[in-house]
Amino acid sequence: MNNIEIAASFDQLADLLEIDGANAFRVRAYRNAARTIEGIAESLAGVQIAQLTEIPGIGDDLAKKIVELMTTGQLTMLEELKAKVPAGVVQMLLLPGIGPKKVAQLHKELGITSLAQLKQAAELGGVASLKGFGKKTEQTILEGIASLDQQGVRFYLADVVPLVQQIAADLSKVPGVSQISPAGSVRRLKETIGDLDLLATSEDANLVMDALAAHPLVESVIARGPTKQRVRLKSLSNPMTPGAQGHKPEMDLRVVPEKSFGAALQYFTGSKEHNVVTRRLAKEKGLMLNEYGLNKGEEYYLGRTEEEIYAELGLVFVPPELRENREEFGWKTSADVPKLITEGEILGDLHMHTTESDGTASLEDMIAAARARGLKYIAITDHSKRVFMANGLNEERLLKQWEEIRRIREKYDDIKILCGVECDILENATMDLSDEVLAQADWIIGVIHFGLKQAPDLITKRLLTAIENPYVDCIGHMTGRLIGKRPGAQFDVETVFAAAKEHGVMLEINAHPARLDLSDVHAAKARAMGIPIVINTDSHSTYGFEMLQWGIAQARRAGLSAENVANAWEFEKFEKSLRRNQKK
DNA sequence: GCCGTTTTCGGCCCGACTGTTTTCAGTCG
Repeated sequence: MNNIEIAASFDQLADLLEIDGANAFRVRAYRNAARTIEGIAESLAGVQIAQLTEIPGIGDDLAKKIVELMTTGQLTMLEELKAKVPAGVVQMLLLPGIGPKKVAQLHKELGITSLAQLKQAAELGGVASLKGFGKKTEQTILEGIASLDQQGVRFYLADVVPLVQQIAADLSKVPGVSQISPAGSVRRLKETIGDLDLLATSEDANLVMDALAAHPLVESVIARGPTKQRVRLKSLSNPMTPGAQGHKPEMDLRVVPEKSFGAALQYFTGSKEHNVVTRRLAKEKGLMLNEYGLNKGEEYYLGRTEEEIYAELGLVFVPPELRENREEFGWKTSADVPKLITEGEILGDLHMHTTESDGTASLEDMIAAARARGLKYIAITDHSKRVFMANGLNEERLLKQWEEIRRIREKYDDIKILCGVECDILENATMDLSDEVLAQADWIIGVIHFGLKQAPDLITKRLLTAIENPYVDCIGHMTGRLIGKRPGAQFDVETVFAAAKEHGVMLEINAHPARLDLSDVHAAKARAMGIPIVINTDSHSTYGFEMLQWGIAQARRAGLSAENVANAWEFEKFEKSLRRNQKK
């Protein structure tokens, strides 16, 4: 059982306990532990109880439960609760506006054990008669069930950022609006986004809310109070997020007075886990932090900017991307804060395709686009032969392509062009191209496209084969975490990363929004181990370089700075750092 | 269930909005 599965078990346990009426803080302990375990890159398999309790939020009890899960693959307490609370009851938690208390009530008083039964009861009007329920709640339930297949969509960051930016730009022109900013997970640059947050300061909240309600991207208003409005946007016209076609993102707009902008921005940016700590720290200092400011007693004290709040709490300013209650509260001075990589620092792109395999632009066009983008070096990395559907190159075609690259690159003195290949690591743990050919390249990315479902020890073995091959410079497509139920290959991260470190092999963050291959947690681990990362666009067209921003977002969330990112280095330094050149 | 230069017990972040209510519980973020 891996860490993600442990976290899922604890989340499941928390759901069940909640419906069972357990102490809310006990439930929170399980949820906190789940978040913590998710964020740990090292496998907890085989870790002793004494070490587990060193993890914040894990005490004796949870440590024992982790060991039980690791050794037996299940948890007695979880099985007992599952027997007590039917799965259909837990599903009711997915209904908006229906929480554990109401679910428990429906289960106990009406004996409902499935969504189907609930639908039937609501249609017959049996739900409205319960105490605390009414006609409106019944309607909410029916609407919730009707749209349940629309629930749970998390959009790629790349799908929603343009929407938020457009709406923010338009609302900034509304009279009385002085400041406006995206908040929430969009501002933290999370790879997937549940719903959107927008914060504004204005003399007249009603004007801003009216403008949002009338915005062309907005379909309907879900709720509206004096300071807060929730709207449903129109569905995305052409989403990259799989399964998002027809789904409608929701957006919260919050309007606060100007003196509260920093406090509100801090609060609505989150994460929730980060905020719980900032509020606790405020309390320890005899202050109270809410979205209106840092208060002394009942009195507003400050809150115009985030900076003054962090300073007053005795904290260094934490970049939004790193507000996850991981390490940020341990930073003492600004020197402890990673100087996060920016798009402008990227000098090279080491993964792109041409019409020779499945790209849509020629070699010359890709070079022109890279130069226009200001890149100082690039690698042409078409597919190897095994990827036949992408017209992958065999040895003969590849050598011919490199010959052409060597001829063409003489023309340019403002950009270095490397002869590369995205070489598949086959199911039988051999490379798709012969060593003789690989030896002639300037840059090789080893990737797995086939047999992703092999057992973890086999995937590990394949990755090690590539890492131990003297000509492979980088491993790409590594810990793919595609949205939905399509996990990437499973392998022993500890072993593979250690081997990459030992052999001087780099790891790739693929900037394509649909396959941010190195998760932020794993990229952070690579950083801690001193393994260089490259952030590549995997461009298949001359427009592909625009995707770099999403790779940068991922890298920032992993706390990477230019020194961790090999393609942010000057070409000479980058070239010298390749292990194929270190031996010379 | 976790945690401790206030503590091994008694805390655990805080507020908006809704619907069902006559003062608030539940849900959500």
